[in-house]
Amino acid sequence: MGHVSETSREWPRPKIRPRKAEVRNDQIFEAAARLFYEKGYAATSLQDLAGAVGLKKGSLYYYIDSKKDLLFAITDYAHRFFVELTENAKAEGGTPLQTLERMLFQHARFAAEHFHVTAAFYNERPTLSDAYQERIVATRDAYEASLRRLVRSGQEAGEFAADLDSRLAVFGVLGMINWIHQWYRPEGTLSPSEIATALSRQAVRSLMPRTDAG
Amino acid sequence: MGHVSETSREWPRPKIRPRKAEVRNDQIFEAAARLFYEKGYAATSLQDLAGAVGLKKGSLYYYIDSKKDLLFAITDYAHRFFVELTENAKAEGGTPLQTLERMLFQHARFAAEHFHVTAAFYNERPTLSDAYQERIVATRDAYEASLRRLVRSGQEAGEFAADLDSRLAVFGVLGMINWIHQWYRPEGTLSPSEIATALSRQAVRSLMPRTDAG
DNA sequence: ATTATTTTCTAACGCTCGGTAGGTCGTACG
DNA sequence: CGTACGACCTACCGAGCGTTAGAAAATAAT
Repeated sequence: MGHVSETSREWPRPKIRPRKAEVRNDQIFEAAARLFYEKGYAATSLQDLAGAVGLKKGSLYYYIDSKKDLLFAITDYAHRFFVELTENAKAEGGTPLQTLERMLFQHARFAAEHFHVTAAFYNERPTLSDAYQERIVATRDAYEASLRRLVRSGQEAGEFAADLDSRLAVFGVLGMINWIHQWYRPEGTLSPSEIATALSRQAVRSLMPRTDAG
Repeated sequence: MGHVSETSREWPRPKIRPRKAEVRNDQIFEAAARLFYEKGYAATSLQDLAGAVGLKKGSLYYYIDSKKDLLFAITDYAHRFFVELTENAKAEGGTPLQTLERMLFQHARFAAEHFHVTAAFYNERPTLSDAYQERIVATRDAYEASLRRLVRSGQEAGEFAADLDSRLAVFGVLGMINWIHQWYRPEGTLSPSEIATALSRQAVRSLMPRTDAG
C-alpha cells in the first residue's frame, strides 16, 4: 500500500455545482431499467438506450464503461435491498407472524415501487458474471432461510399450520410477492403500499391453520 | 371455400416408417426450451442450439424456417394449455373453492412438469409478434377473469373472506403458482403432483376468512 | 476574449448473428 | 447397379452489435 488511489485522491476539493453528468447518469439508469424490463437485456441495443435519453450510442461511453455495467448497476440496486432486509430481520420484535408480515410488506412495496428493477433482477440473473451470480444466490438463500426460520417459529407458537412444508410454504409466499412486477402498473388505482399491505396479509393468511379443520 | 387446402391434401398417403426428422424435431424443441430457459431467447444463438443437438447451425434450417418459429412453438405449447384449462373451468362441478383449487392444481402441475416452457412463456412474451402477443394476453385475461369469478362466487357463498379485492387476490394466488419455474428442479424430492397439491391448497387457504377475526 | 473542461458527435473497427445456397454422404428402393 | 431422396455440412452474405478514437461543439473558468 502507499501508492494506492494516488490518482483518485488528487485535488480532493468538493465537487460543488450540479454536474450535468449526474442527472444524465440517473436518466440512463432509469431508461436502461425500463428497457431491460420491456425487451430484456440482450434484446436492448445501446442504440435503443441512447435514443431513449436523447444521445447517440457512442456518447453513452462517456458515462458507462460497458453494457454489462448497466445491468450490474440495476441488479445491484435490488441486491443491496435484500441484503439490508435480511440483516434487519432479526432486529425487529413481535411474534413470528408479525415479523414475517412486516418483512413481506417491505419486500412487496419495493417490488412494486421498483418493478422495472425487480423484473431485471429476476429475469437477467443468468446474464451476470458467475462470481456476481454466486453472491446474489447466497444473499437470496440467506433471505429465504430467515423466512423459513420464521415460518417454523410460527408453527411452534401455533400461529401457523403445523402440517406445512416450510420450504414449499416460503416459495409460495415469495411467489405472491415476486410476481408483482408481472402485473403492476404505476397508473393503476392502488399504491405500492396498499398492494403491499393486502398481499403481505394474504401471504401470512396462506400459512394459518384452519380452525374448523378436522 | 372449395379450393381451400387443395395443396395440402395432395397425396395424402400415410407417412409410414419412423422418419428421423421427427425425433430430431423433438430434440430441437426440448433443447431450445431448455436453452431459452437458461440463457434467454436473444442470448441463445442457433450455434448453441445446434451444438446441443449435435448438428451444425446451417443444418437446423432443415427443420425450422426461422429462429422465431422455435419460440413460437414453445410459447404456443403453454398457450394451448391455458386455453384448454379456461374452457374446462365451467364444465367442472363442486363449490367455487373446490373448482378453484382443482384449476390451480392443474396449473401448478403443468408449471412444474414443463418449467422450461413456462419460463419461456412468461419471460419471452415481449419478443413475440404483436399479433400473437394480443392472442396470448386475451387468453390470459379470460383465464384470470374466470378465476376472479370463482373468487367472488366463493365470497358470496361464505367460503372466502369477504374483504378481499378479487383482482389482487387472484394475482396473489397466480404468483404462488407461476413462480414455480424459478425454483423447481426435477432432481428435487417432491414430484410435480405433490408440489401442485401443496401449493394449490396453500393458495385457496390464503383466501379463506379467519374465524377468530374481530 | 482566450483558454480549459465537459459533453456530444462522427466514423469506423471487429465480431457474431440469423439466414441462404449448393454440395456431400449414406441409405433405401427400382 | 444406379438413382432418388433424406440428412447434414461447408462457406458465405449482409446486417447489427458493442466498443473505440478523435474531432467538434457546448459550457465554464480565467
